[in-house]
Amino acid sequence: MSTTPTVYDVAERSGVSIATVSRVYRNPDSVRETTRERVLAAARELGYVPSGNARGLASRSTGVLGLCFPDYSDPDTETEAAAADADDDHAFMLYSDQIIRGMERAARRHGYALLIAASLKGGPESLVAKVAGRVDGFAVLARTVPTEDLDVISRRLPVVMLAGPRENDELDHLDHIEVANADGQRELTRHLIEDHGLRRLVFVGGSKASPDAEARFRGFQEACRAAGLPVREEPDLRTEMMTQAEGERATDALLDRAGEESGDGGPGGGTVPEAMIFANDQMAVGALHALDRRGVRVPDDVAVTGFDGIPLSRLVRPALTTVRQPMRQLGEEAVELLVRRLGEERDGEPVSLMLPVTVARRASCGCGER
Amino acid sequence: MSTTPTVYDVAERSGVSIATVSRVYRNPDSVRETTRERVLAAARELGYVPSGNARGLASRSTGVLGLCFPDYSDPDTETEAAAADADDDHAFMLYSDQIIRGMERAARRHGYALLIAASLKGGPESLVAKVAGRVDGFAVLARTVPTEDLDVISRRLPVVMLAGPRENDELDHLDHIEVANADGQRELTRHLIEDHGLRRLVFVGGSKASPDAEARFRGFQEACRAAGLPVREEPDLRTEMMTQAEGERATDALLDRAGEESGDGGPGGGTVPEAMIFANDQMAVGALHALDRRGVRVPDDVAVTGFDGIPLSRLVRPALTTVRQPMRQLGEEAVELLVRRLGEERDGEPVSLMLPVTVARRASCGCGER
DNA sequence: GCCTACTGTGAATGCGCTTTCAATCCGGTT
DNA sequence: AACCGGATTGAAAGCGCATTCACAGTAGGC
Repeated sequence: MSTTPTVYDVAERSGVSIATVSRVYRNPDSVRETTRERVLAAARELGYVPSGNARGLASRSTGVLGLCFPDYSDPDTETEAAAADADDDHAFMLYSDQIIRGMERAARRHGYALLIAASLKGGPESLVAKVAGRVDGFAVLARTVPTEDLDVISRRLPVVMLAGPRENDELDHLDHIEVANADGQRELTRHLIEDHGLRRLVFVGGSKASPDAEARFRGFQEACRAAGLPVREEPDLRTEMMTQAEGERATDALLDRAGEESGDGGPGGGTVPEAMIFANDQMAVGALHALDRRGVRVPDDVAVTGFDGIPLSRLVRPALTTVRQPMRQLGEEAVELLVRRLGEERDGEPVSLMLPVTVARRASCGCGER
Repeated sequence: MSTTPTVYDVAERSGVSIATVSRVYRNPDSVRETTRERVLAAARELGYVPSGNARGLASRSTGVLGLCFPDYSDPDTETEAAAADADDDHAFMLYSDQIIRGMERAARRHGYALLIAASLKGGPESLVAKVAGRVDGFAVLARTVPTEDLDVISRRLPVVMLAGPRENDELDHLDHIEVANADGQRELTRHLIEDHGLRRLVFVGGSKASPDAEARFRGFQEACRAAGLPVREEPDLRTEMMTQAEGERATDALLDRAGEESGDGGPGGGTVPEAMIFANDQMAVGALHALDRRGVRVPDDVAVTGFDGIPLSRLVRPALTTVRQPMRQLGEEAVELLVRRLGEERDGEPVSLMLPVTVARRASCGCGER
C-alpha cells in the first residue's frame, strides 16, 4: 500500500497513453484487443483501481444515489439496546430498511450504487454536505433534512421526498412520493363498518407531528362520514410515540375508561368499543398484548387493526389486519424518478406520486385464516 | 440547475479567493468571522454545494466506507416476490440489514457515510470498481467478491471480511471478523445434554458450501464428544437451502424415517429424537410448523433449537431457543477496524476477531417463559 | 518608530481521470 | 506506388477543491 497506482502507472507499464487506459475501462470496445489485454494485465499487476473521485470529477457524475433517513435509535439507549435488543427498535428499523432495500435494488438495476446516511438530530449540515456532494441525486425521508438545506441542494441536483405530505410551499418544486394513507385507512374502516357491521369504533393516533398518522385519521373520519356514523374531530386517544409500549398503555387506558363509564350506567353496556383502530402496527401489536392480558378476545370481543404491514403484523396471533405499505416499492419508485430526472426529464413539472396501498384482511378483524 | 456553482463562483461573488472559500468549509476558524459570513451568504445565494469528488480527489480520501453483500433475492422471483412478500426473503434480509445498520451507525459516529452495494451473481468487477474506487475502505460479506478482485483491491485500501472463515491462504492478509459459530453450537448442545438430560439428538445442517453451517456442526460434534455421546461424521440430514420450507421438509423426513424404524422394532421406542438441532432459525421455524401439523408437542415431545437469533425466533410459539448472533455488532466492529486501519494502524498484522455469541434459552427447549 | 510575531488571505500547483481533437496506423484502392 | 477512410491511439485541457508558500496587515515590544 505504498503509493496507490494511477492511470499513469498503468499507462507507463503497458506502454500506452493514459487516454487509452481510461478507454479500456470506460469503453473497452474502442481499444484493440491486444492493447486492452496488455493494459488490463498491467493494471492487475499493479493493483490498480480507478479512483471514483477523479472519475466523477472529470465526468461530472458519481454514479451514486443517496438516501437520508432519520437516525435509527436514540444514542442514549444505545448500550442498553445492544443487549436488550428492543422489539420496537427492531420493528422501526424495518421501515427504513425496506426503503433501503428497494432503492438499492432499483439503483443497481440502473447501474448506480447507494449511499446512505442517517441524520442525527443535532448534526447540522454535515450530513447534507457529506451526501449531497457525492451523489447524482437523492431521496429524503420527510423531515430528515432542514427545509433550508433542501432548498439549496435541490438547485444543484434532483431530490425526491419520500412519505409525508409536502411540507410547505417552499418545497413544492421537489418531486415527491407518498403513500395513500388516507385512502388505506378509509378502506380499512369501511371494511370494519360495512363488512363486519361494527359501529363503536375508536381511533388511536400518534402525535400531531406525524403527518402519516394525521392522514390516516382523516381517512378514518371520511369512512365514518360516509357511513353516517358520528365524525369526531380528534382521535379518541393520542400517543406521543407510536410504539408497542404506547399501544399497550393506550389500550389499558381506553378499557379502563370504558369500564368506568359503563359502570356508572352508560347507555346499554355502552362504550366498550367493537373495534380499536391504531395508526400503526406497532401500537396494534401492543394492544394485542394488553387485550390478551386482560382476557379480552380478539376478534370476538373486539376487532383490532393496525397500519403499515410490518412483518411482525402477520406473525402475531391473531394475525393483524392492517394496511400494507409498499415501502420497498417506494424506494424503487424513488430511484426510478431520480433516474428519469438525471436523464431526459431533467426539468419539467415536479412530480407527485401517491402509491396505492392494500388492505390485508387477517384474523384480528374477524377475517382470514384462523 | 443551469450550471452548478463552484468555489470560483462563490469566491468571485464574495470577493475572496477560492482558497478562502475552501477554508470556510474545511477549517472555519482560520477565516475571519466577517469574511466567513460573507462567503457563506454568497454560497447560500448561489446554491453552492461542495463537490465531494473534487474534495476527495484533492485530499485523497472520500469520507465514505463501503459494504458489499450478496444480492437480496433472485431477480427471477422479483415480480412475484413483490406481491408474495415471501417470508424467507424477509428473514434473510434481516441478516444484511442488521449489518448495514451496525455499520451505518458506527460509520456516522466516525464521520463517515456508508456506501452499500449488493453483488449480483453474474456481474463481474463492475461492483468492485464501483465501490472500491469511491470509498476509503470497506467490508465484504464472505463470498461476495471474487478472491482475485479482493486481492487487487486490498492492496489499495483496507478491506475487512465479515463472517465465514478465512477462505484460503491467499486472503489471509485481510482483516477478518467472524462469529463464534462453533462455540455457540457447542454451548447450546451442551445445554440440551446436561441441563435437559437429552440424549437422542439429531442435527440438521445446510450444504457443505456454507462455512457457518459447517462450523456449527463442528460445535455440535464437540459437545457430543465432551458428553461421551456418539459422534457422527455427518449431520443427520443436509438441506440444500436453509429455508423454512426446507426445515419443514427435513422434519417430515426425519419423523417419517423414525416412525418406520421404530415400527419395524427399534430398540425401545428408539429412534424418535429428543431434540432436533437446526443449523439456523429459518429451518427451525419450519420445523415447528411441521411438528405442529403432525401433533408433536414442543418441547414436551421433542426440543427444537435454531441458530442466528432472528427476530422471528422469539415471535414463534413456542419461542425458539437459539444462539444469538451479534450481527449489528459485527457491522460496528467492522467499521471500528476500518477506521483504525485508516488511522494509526495503517499496516500491522492482520487482525482476526471472533465475536462471542450468546445462547438464548427459550421455550422450545423447555426453558424460558411459557 | 523600527523590528518580530502573528493572523488572514491569495497565487499556484496538483489530485487522477475523461474527453475532445488531431495524429497515426492499417488494409485495401486506384 | 501514392492515396483513402476508418480504426486506434496520443496530447492536452480541464473537472472543483485542498494545500503549501508567500505576502499583506496588525500588534506588541524595544
